[in-house]
Amino acid sequence: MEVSGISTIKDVAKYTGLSIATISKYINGGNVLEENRRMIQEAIDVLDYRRNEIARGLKTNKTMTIGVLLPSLENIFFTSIVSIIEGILQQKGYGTIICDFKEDPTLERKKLEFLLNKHVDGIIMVSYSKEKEHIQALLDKKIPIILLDRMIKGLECDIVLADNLNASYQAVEELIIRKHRRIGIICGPDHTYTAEERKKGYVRVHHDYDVTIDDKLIRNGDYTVESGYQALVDLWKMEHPPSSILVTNYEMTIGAIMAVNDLNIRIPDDLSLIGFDNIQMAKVVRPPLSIVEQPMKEIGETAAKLMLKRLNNDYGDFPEVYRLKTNVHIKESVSTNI
Amino acid sequence: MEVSGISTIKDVAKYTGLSIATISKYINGGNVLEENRRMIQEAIDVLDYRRNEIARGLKTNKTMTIGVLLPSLENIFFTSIVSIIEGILQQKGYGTIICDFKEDPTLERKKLEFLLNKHVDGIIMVSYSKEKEHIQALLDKKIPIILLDRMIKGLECDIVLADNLNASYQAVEELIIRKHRRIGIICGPDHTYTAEERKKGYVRVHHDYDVTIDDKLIRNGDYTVESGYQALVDLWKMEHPPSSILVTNYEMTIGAIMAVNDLNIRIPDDLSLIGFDNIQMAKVVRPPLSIVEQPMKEIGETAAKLMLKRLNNDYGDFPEVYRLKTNVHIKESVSTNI
DNA sequence: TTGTAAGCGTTATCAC
DNA sequence: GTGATAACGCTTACAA
Repeated sequence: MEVSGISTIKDVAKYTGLSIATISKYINGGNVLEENRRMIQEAIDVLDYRRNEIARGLKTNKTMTIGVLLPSLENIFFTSIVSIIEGILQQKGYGTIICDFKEDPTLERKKLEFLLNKHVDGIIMVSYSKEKEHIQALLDKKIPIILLDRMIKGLECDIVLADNLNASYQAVEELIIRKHRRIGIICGPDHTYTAEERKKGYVRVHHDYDVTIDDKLIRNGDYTVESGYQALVDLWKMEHPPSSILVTNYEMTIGAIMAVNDLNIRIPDDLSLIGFDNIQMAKVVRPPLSIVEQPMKEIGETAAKLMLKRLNNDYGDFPEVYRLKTNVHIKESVSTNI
Repeated sequence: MEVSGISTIKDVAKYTGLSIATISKYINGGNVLEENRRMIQEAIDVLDYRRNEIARGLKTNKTMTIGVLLPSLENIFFTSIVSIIEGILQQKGYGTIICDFKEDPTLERKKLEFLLNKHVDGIIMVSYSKEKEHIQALLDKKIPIILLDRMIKGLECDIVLADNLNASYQAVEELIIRKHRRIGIICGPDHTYTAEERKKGYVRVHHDYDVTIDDKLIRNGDYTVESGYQALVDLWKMEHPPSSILVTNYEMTIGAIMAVNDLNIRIPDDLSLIGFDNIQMAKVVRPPLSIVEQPMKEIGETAAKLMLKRLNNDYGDFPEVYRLKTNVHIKESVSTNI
């Protein structure tokens, strides 16, 4: 017997001669006579019946889907996190609906709206928006939201992110330990959470080691390849260029390396360099690049598990803030300053 | 008036004093008295009503979601494609449920099953499986499937992929034109569609230019970084090493570059090198790496539009096969052989 | 253990 | 133009 189309409980009921309720009970693990058990299972196999989660959701008021809203799907930092999240949620029966807002706050709003219309059971998101109202509105509606990667001031919300401040603190510390005293930093745009945190770390470690800061060594990029390139050129062309530079995201790191190549700067003889985020790339450039590595896997795991907890209606410790530790890998691109 | 929870048509009906049917009609663009129009819209705004797509799907037998099943979310080639697909589908109201099978054929089956249980309206997938039965089963059920990146022999299915054969043909052609006669190639695993196609291109262009092939110059990796590294080392340690090498995917390209660095091979003086897929990385290594670039954007666009067409029940020209052209970017990593 | 029937939020078909 | 009402596939009391 072959099937056309998709079969329902009704079909299984017809096939077995039992009632819909009995089939439903069997499916949900209830007690059914051994004989009926066999018949039902046979019917299910033959008809290739699969429970319609949609109809089920109508009853249970769940869609068994989680929305994941990201600035970009072309950024390995985010997609690695999604990969982990998807795997964990899937094991619990949740589908992951992905939305990429192309780093455009307007699109962010639109896609958030879209996810709501899809009635996702929860949302995990990286927000670029400075406002908090739209997110607060969701919290008020008791829709579980988990923020990733950046904080929004004054918003009481679960959040999972890297310890950005100590990430740059430790990276710069490695440079200071190696006798560097003029340390450049290529920051992200002002008023951006991660950028501000990373700058704070730079400042704090200077204070802790009692090293004077030359403000001219602090450059703002905008997290793009081009801005990283330009910032490195600017730093290099200074009257007193730095002996080492920390670049604070992946794209700008790429730009900085391109500039280093174009300017024929010898790493680490002329300049020590520490980049951000992409371990794989760090291995292929020469000499091997020192890198600040964010704990993508841990971020994803933590976020997924926290989401599961909230879905389970466990709001203990709300809001929870996980600030996960980064790793600094010092490679040959950093030398001791003479 | 503030809302708690989520409101339904019923709530809007109560608020306005009209019937559910009328509200539904308004929502779906039917004719309603101007006065009622206003009232209803007001109610919708106040109550923040949004149509429950789940309930709607129960009626229309659509979930307005598309499953995207991929080998990996840590591969920029795939995620760039997803980014495009998601954008296009979203504009038409479709959510994109993503599944990453971690390059594990068992997981592939499981997650495909998962997507079916979620009753997605269509599936776009990159399959690693050699069997075709499970996909054929879906086609029989009239669930739109679009295959990406690789063909499955003997399966009548819509498919969108890069012209892998001519990709390697053209890359090797560039080397032959530059007087290279011993050209190494680091292939993917045998019996893998893309790998076989890329090898065919290598062979064909040799024939077309009447260049003898030394089988020892053809190495099989398994598309991992490590295998790329090892294959390059092996090629280099040959009695008569090649004067140029084509590496046929991104991961192996990374491995090859690492080997080049470790062996202190001068590019392009000692060896000309062409890699695959990641344009951004090609810019940061030194000298700039020549690259075969696959048309990710076009692949995503084509797949999404074809899916939309099938969802629209337009099965004209089924099955359609799009074999999209790649680009070879020759940079300083390739020199003319002396 | 099994079956009946109500209800989840929509849409669609009828009367009115 | 509007409003009952049945139906979509499922879960879940409750009755048998």
